[in-house]
Amino acid sequence: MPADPDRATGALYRTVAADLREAITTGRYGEAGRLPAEGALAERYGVSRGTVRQALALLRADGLVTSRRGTRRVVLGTARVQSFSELLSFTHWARSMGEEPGGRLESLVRRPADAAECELLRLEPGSEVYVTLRLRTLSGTPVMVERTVYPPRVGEIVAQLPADAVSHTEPLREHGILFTDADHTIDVVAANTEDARLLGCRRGSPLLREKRRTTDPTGTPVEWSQDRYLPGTVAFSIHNSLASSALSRHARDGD
Amino acid sequence: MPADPDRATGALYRTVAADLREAITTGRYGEAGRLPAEGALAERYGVSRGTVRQALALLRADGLVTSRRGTRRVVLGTARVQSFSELLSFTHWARSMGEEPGGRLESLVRRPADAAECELLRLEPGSEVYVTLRLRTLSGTPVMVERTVYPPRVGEIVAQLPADAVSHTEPLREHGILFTDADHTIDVVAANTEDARLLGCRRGSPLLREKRRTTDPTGTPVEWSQDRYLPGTVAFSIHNSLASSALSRHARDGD
DNA sequence: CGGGCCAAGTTGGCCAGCCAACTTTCGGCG
DNA sequence: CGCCGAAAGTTGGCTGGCCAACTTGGCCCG
Repeated sequence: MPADPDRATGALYRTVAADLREAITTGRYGEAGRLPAEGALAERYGVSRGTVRQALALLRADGLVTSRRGTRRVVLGTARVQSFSELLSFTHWARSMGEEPGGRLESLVRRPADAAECELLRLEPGSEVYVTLRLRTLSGTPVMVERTVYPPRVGEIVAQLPADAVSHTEPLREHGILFTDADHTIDVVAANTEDARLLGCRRGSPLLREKRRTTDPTGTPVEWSQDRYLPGTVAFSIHNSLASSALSRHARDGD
Repeated sequence: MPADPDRATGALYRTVAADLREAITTGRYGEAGRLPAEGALAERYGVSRGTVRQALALLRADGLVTSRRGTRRVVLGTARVQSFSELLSFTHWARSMGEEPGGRLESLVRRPADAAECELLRLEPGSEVYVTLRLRTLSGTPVMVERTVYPPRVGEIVAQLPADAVSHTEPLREHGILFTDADHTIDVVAANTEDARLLGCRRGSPLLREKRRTTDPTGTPVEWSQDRYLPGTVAFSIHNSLASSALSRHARDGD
């Protein structure tokens, strides 16, 4: 697997972006160095300036370079940024870090969706949903409890997976269920009795919670999940810039 | 104040984006409705298709619409997304939500930077830094402890602000210190004695921690901050999509 | 020596056009 | 009636060009 989000497709600007990203992260332009001008890059890669600008927009969004009118782009950092798929899939993420992910299905039930679930998954009132509870591990040690609600179309596939399936998103992709957009909310929550039992912590001890709603390319919700991480195992990292930002801080409005 | 990130500048595509955003959030195209074709929008606004595409890229980055080859864009959600400035400045954020922000400076010291701080703020070893400790409140109740390290250029200005200054970023902006790029890391931490005293919680109780490193347009670090929030007061919200993502999940590598 | 002005370099923004890839629709055909 | 293929509609990608806004550095002048 290429593990390079840019190189995957045949688009020219992604190839250029991948090449520049590699050059930057290996320090070819220095820690706070300046990139060549857009025109020079266009000539080097044999593409138009517009294509170079598309490539640079990707790097800017990742926080790798600045971009300011009148002066050349400056390298902001050489940190490696995970790709989208690594964020969506615990399995994919863990593997990309060299850790061995594991997952044990604790329960899977089919039941009528409540009002909130209908709203989130955009289902008719009274529709059924599939609810899974999974304990996720890294190299054998429990780190996260995952409670996921699937709409019927997706749940039917999940229900047929073996209980010890490490990844759920990969088999889903093979069935044509794609994950392309996600909204995440991150906060702190106290462990309930079930969390405590599964994660081996005390009831009431703090957990990092990620709520996630995922949609496919058509905008149809395919997943609604609540993940609860043991403190000290993971942190979430975001870059944003004036140019474009997708992160916001919310006042709590309940669960 | 316009409170609209798009409308601020004179760029055409931002005007178009602002108009479309407003139309979407007020439900003009429905909850999962389809947007007009790019060409139709171009004609409506009297701009080229390229400009419309720039506008739509902004909305896509905010998670408002999908975008897929072959079919019209679909409205993903009508949620209001905060702007970048609301994320960077506690004061600005609080005000945008109708809450009254407050801040009390607990201490401000000047001292030599340690190795980690030199690295983060890109300073010469042995440089001095300004360190502030502030208690931030919403409508009078404490919600966050903010520990910020400033490089000399910025700290000198901060040091001259009155102790009861609500906002630090606004006076800094007036002095020509701009905040344009930030990297955030979010995790959970236990309250230390000082946290507990200021926030009125028990020592060891969980806090939501945001570590933030901010740079100006030239890529020069201007701030390194650790904010610790009382649980239940704020949550962080992120949108990402396959097209472009700036969020990642990290394994913890210490502080 | 310092300050201000000017020119070169660079990115932001916008336009017009072209083709490819993909989705949806619709009509014909078995 | 259902399936399949063609056609229309739509977005993705790329080119080439133009001008404006801005930064930088050097030159000139006081």
